[in-house]
Amino acid sequence: MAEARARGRPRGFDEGRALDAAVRLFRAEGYDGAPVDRLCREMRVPRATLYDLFGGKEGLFLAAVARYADTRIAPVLAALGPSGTLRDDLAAFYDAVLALATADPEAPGCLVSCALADAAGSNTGFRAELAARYAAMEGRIAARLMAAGWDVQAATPPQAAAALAASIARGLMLAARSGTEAAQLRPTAEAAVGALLALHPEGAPGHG
Amino acid sequence: MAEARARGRPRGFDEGRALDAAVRLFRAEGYDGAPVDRLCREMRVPRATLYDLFGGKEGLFLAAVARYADTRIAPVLAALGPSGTLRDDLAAFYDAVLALATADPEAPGCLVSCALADAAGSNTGFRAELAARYAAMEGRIAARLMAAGWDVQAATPPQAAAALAASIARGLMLAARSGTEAAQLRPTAEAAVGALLALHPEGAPGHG
DNA sequence: TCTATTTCAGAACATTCGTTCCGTAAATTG
DNA sequence: CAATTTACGGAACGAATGTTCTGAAATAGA
Repeated sequence: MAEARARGRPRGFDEGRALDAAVRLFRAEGYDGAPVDRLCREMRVPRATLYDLFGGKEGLFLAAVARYADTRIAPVLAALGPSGTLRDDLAAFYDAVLALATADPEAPGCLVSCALADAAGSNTGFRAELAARYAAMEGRIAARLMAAGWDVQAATPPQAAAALAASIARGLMLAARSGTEAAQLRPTAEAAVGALLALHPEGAPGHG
Repeated sequence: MAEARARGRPRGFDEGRALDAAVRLFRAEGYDGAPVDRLCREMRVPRATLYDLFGGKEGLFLAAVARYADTRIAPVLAALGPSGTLRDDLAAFYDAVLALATADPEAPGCLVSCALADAAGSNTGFRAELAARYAAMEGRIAARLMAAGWDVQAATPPQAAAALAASIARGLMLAARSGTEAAQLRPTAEAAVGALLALHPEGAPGHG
């Protein structure tokens, strides 16, 4: 099943690793703060090829966001399971959030909730992308809550609880951005789990 | 007690209103996205005067953040009271958060949690500023919780609950940034109040 | 080997950026 | 009125920006 060799000159870089480098730079410097020149150098992608592949800086940024979602956010959502009790899965979720937020000590925080959120101010396309990413995360959390028997007609419906859970995750990302260590954030994450479970109509924790 | 008139030519602008314009532009476009030229024009401040007053773009940005904190964030914190039950004050607090987040429909969100958080990636001074602003808010919330009799030695100490409450506020700011209307955010804010109160060791709501 | 196709390396482009500087305008002090 | 002090308006600077272009390099098919 090996891909047939492309026709022209082969690329001297791996697209996935190149996008990883773009993610790193955009996350550290922001959209406006990351010059195309540096992006090309650290991605090891020639300018001409970059424009052929992504159309321009905006396209590259969106591609980097997609790469980030696929490789960094997806595992965080996967921690939701269901693979244990709701309490266990929520705790694992916030552990993964903290791990992601503090993964790069030089530039903590989240590409979506820092760089993309900032760039969304003036660029409507970026704002739509931000809304879509947020909606996806909230939908995934709501599904997990409903799998735990969270009644859609509860005083706090699963969608509202999911939006709250997602807001907390974003808030933690920002706290990490300010330099707060993961260890200092853990009590907040634990409080978050307890507070969310308290909204559960089934009352007692421990539901699959 | 009227101020003695200054010695030289009087300024043709009001510094407070000028900073308000800077806040507007920085919030909409971000730090890197707001050119000094446009800042001068919309602030109605000459370039030379701007550099005399603030030293440069970084100084102006920090001054804008301070102005924003004094005029926009302070009222939000003031809503915490204590002026009613803890539930009432927390509800008023999140109402004020939503009002601030959606104040400018063209560029929703928070100057601190969007522009400053993004710029904090590469600028250590900005990161320290971000940390200080966050710490101030959390301290203020923790004080309110302790005024409600929240035991420092509780399972969830007031500092952790305050950090959680602040994280939720930041998450709501980001949700607004993505274009979500205040009306759609209100259920999340209500859920936040309920979830936080559930952590209160005194158990029953309604404490002053 | 010759052609077609794709990628590469770097120069070149017009803008835009943050900052500095200079001469002029408008006020207070003596 | 002179002298001083502060603010204004705009030109000017070098550096950096996103993008485009040109020709050479490297591969596959004929």
